[in-house]
Parts: sequence; C-alpha cells; structure tokens
Amino acid sequence: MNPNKISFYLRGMLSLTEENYLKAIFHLSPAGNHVSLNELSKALGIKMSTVTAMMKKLSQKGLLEYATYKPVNLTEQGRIEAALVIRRHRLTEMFLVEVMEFSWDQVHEIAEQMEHIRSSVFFDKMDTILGHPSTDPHGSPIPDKDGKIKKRKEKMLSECKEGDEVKISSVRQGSDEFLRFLSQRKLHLGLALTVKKIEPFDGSMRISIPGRRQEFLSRDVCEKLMVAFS
Amino acid sequence: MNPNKISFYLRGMLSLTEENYLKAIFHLSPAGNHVSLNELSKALGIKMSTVTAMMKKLSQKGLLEYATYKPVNLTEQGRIEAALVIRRHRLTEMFLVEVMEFSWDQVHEIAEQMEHIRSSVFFDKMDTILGHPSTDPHGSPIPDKDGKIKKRKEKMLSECKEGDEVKISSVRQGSDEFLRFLSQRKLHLGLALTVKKIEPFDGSMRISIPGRRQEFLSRDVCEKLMVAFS
DNA sequence: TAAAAAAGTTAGACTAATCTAACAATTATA
DNA sequence: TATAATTGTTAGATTAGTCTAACTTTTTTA
Repeated sequence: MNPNKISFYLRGMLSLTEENYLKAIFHLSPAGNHVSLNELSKALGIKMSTVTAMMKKLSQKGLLEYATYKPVNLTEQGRIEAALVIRRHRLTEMFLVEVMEFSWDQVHEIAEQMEHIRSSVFFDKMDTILGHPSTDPHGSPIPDKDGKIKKRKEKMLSECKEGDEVKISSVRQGSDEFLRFLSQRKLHLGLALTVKKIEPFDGSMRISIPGRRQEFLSRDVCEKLMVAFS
Repeated sequence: MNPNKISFYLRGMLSLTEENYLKAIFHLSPAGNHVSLNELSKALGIKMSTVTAMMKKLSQKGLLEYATYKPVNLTEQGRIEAALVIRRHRLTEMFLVEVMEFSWDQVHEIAEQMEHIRSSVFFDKMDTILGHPSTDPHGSPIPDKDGKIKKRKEKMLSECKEGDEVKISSVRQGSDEFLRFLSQRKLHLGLALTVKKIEPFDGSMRISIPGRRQEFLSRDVCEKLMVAFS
C-alpha cells in the first residue's frame, strides 16, 4: 500500500469521502433527525445511486442507521465522527482568521481541505494557540474533543418579536455573497440590535443598532441571521 | 463529479498521487539526473508495476521523459511542478516551527499532508507571515513561486560537523580508483547520510546511512566527497 | 383513489491507483 | 561469456468512489 495513504486510514478508519458524507448528514440535521438520501445527494452534488451505496457502507460500519427506502440518521458514533470533522473545520477557520488574518469569507475553502488532516497534535496546537475558542468566526460552536457540542439557545432573527433585544450569534448558509453583504452593512457577529417593527405583509424588519440610524432587513436576511438574547 | 474533488484537480491538473511521484523523483535527483524506476519504487514503497504505469501517465502529460527499460528524468515542466510541491512542503514546515512552535521533528508528517492543499492564497499568506524565508527549518532551500531553486553551496564532507544531515552532491577529483571505491561502498550521488562522529585525531568520520550499518570514512575520502544539506 | 411525480434501488460500467504473477530485458558476476 | 541477479514490463485482478440507465417504491396531486 502507498505509505502516503496509510496515514489517511489510521484514525477511525474513515476516508476523506466518508468524513464528508457524515459531515453533510450532520449539517442537514444538527438536531439528529432523519435525513433523506435525496437531500444528501443534492447537498453533496452526488448522484443518488452513489449515495445509496455509501449509506450501506456507513451503516455497515455502525456510523448510521439505514434501511431501504427510509431516510437515515447518524448513530452516536456517527455523530461523534461528524462532530470531530466539524471541530477540525471550525478550529481551522478560527485559526485562519485569528492567526493568519484571513477575512472570514476566504476561510471556508481552505478549512474544507484542512479538516481532513490526520494529526491530532496539529489541531490540539491550534486549539491551544486560540485559547480553546468556543465558536468559529461565524459564531458556530466548536465541538469539543469528544465530539460534544454545547447547545446554544439561538433562533432565527425572523422568529423574534417586536421589542426583542438580541445579539447576532451566527450565520446560517454563509455563502460568500451573503457574507459580503453582511460585511458591507456592518452586520458582524456579536452586534447588538433591537427589533423595532415587523412588517406583517412581507416579514421584513426595522431594527435599531446603538449609534446608528434604524435599518431594514428583508425576511430573507432575517432567516439567515441567528441571534441569541444578550 | 464530487465537488470536493473538483478543487483537487484545478491547478495543474495533478492528483495528490501524481504530485507525490514528481516530488519523489525530484528528491532522488535534485540535480536533474535520471532516476531508475527501482529507486523510485523503493522510495515510494510502491510496486514497480505500478510505478511503470504511472511513468507512462506522467510522460503522457509531459512531466517526464520515459522510454521502456530506461530510467526517467523530469522535464522542465515536471521539475517546476515538483518544486512547487516542495515549496509548499517547506513553507509549511517553516510555518509550523516558527508560528505554531512545533519542534522540527514533528512537522514532516503534517507538511506531507498540507503540501497538497489547493489554495495559493494560503501559501502566499504563510510566505508573507514568515517574511519570505529562503530555507525551511532543516536548512533546505524553499523554491520560489516559479519553481526556481537557489543553488545551494555545497561543501566538503570533511567540513561538516557532527549531526549534519547531508546528501552527496558531487565528487572532487574523480580518479577511476576513487570512483571504483565509491561504487564498491555504494556511495552514490544523492545518497543521504548523517555525520555521527568525527574522530579528532585523524579526521575520520562515522556516518549513518538509512537502512545500513554505520560506516567509517577516512579524512581522505571526506575531503573528496562534496555534500549539500538536503 | 388512480395517475403522475419524486425518491430510492439495482445492475453494470468507468477511472485512478494499487496489487500479484508471469515474463522479458539489462546488468553483474563467476 | 554463460549464468545468475536485478530491473523493468505486461496482463489481469482489486478497491473506492463515481456514473448512467432501467426499474421499484413511496408520496403527491388531480
């Protein structure tokens, strides 16, 4: 066997591809609900037939529960493995932003590759350098070394009611375009805001931010911004 | 195609595996001489039949020159590609040591994986942070962005000190007799060796060569062997 | 509820990278 | 130089991950 490949299969015996499937399932249902193969297929950009085959394999390995014509869900072990991939991804993003001074819209692609690096010392070192951060640059929680994730009580901004005082805690669906928009409007993580008015006909919001004029956000934006009560 | 894989084939269209072959050939003959498939097979830990197949493929891609039963050598393009892999490897090693404070013996394995990351900004950033270093932590030169490598000054083996890890880079005064001696002792160009002990009274050396027993070389021999830091 | 649409499965094929085993060419050596 | 050892090649098989195409099951909808 290629010695370069050996290291790829030591920890947990998961291939890069398998890790990506687990991660995708986790992201499609962070709460641990069942995920349809169709969703998964679309999320990964891989044909359903291939996904079916992989589900059998991962089920065989005890990482998820699968029965024909049924949606899948991760086993405890599968969730842990997925969470560890996400841990590496988010630690990397944090490292890229905090230590290497990348902007937060540049880091995803790189982290996508680095998350598969086989070296626990490497990620441990990042963790230490960063002072054991609890979230990544987008505000998403970083799972701990056992794959446990602290639940944050956050919700979509669109679920808030008038008068709520909240802080932007994370961003759902962080496409480059959206991140650029946020940056342009100076809507950064941790920003405190108050919901002033919700337009009933289109769900858009008028919000106030200390030191600024009131601003409007479309329902679309409100559904992508996650907030927590401060 | 798997979108995760797409990014793997953008730059230069080389797979991780192909990059590893090019790198290995380069390391076996930094000076650009021919490399036998047997050497390559051993260096990579891959069976000769597989190596033969890959040589055809890389030759097809214009990265090396290959004819059946003949040793190979890299084309200009092949050398550049190899040098760029090595650039990424060495920049990474330097970064791991200088910025992340790893010790020099921990970094190789990690760099081995990071060198294949597809992101020029990532390595550019490392380069900037490190202040455009010219060598890695082991003293090996870092190729520039065009794959050009500064010629290293070689010196007589006799000028080395204990602990130096060098490669035989050339031979001074190549009398037939001396060349025969070298061949008999299997001291060929490119051979990596470590200076273990220098006898103060006669300048003879005890050296170690991977995979062999320690050997002794007289001062005479040490003055005729030119070496470079690998 | 029957027909249509969507989701899921199976079979068969392909590619990259590997292997083993048999054979061929080259090089070293007795 | 004949023979042995080493090096290199070819053919055929394997594995992981992917695909297309035909088919089946489940879900939606008219």
